[in-house]
Amino acid sequence: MEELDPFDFAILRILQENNMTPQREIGEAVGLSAAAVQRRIKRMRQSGVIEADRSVINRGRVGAMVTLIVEVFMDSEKIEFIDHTRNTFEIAPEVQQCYYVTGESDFVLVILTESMQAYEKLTRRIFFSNPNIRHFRTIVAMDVIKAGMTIPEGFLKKK
Amino acid sequence: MEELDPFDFAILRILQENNMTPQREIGEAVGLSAAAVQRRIKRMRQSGVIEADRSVINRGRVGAMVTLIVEVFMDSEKIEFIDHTRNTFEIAPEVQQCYYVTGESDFVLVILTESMQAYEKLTRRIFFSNPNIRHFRTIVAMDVIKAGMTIPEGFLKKK
DNA sequence: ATCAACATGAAACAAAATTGCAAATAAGCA
DNA sequence: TGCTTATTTGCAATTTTGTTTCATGTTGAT
Repeated sequence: MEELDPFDFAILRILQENNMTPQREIGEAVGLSAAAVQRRIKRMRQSGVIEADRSVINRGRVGAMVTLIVEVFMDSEKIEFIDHTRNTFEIAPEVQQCYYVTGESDFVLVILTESMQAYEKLTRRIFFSNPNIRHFRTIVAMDVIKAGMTIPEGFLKKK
Repeated sequence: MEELDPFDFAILRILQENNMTPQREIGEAVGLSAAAVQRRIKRMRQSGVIEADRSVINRGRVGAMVTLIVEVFMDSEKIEFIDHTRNTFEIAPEVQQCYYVTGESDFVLVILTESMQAYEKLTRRIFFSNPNIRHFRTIVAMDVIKAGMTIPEGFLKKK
């Protein structure tokens, strides 16, 4: 668990916008040589600061999709039930995001399916088949205004 | 708005997992030459099928953060108010995701802040200052089990 | 002051991306 | 069906980018 200095943060800010930026260009932007940039990036990938490098695909262009936000209410708060349920969500590819939350509900999910019918089938598989789920509340997204995983600029500053 | 063939889908499946995969390797995997792969990728970037290429940064490693899910209830459903509010959310860097939804509420947001105090300040800026927001319900995430934007495998198949 | 550990830039090197071109394939159209 | 015109492909050459090497410089501890 090493430390990140302002150079690292500057590099991260660029990479989370566009990880295809040439190292030479990054170097100019942050004030380092390309070689130094390359070493820092390598280190951050190995240490896990950079988790992955991905292309972001435009949903609308690869077929119609339904985005759903689901609030899940558990019956019991017993750890083993929670853990099992969490694992169910983690495995399902349709579950894009899963948050373990406080308050009335226990989980909030963001789900992506091809159709409402597909969602209906999914609910049977991951909700109705689980006796520890008391109930769940589905919110249908009509439009995805914004969807990203980027960390706000201000976070990537000094420590 | 061109069409995607099975080769394109196969390439997309690889790129959304790891966009640093060499084109030669992609070519071997999908059964094309590296040059052909390169042209297809270029086309998909230009046409917007591939929206962006980003590094994914590990939240925990760049400082403590609070993830919040917020349900927003509007007073009026008038288009101009909705549009204005939507724009507010779109601009705010702390708002990672914004969904326009059906049902009791009108928007669901996923927000990332440095602290609860920072969130409190944010609410004043984007919620309380907006007279068309009747109220909002905040869910605090204790743990992010899973968070991605990748499109499930099955979606990237034939058309 | 000396030493050790480490980060740096410049240059050499390796690997990958990109382009030019001829051949193969697919798509209209008579 | 046969012909023509678009595309798309693979290969090889070229260019760009990423990676490693190495000598130098900096920092901090003894």
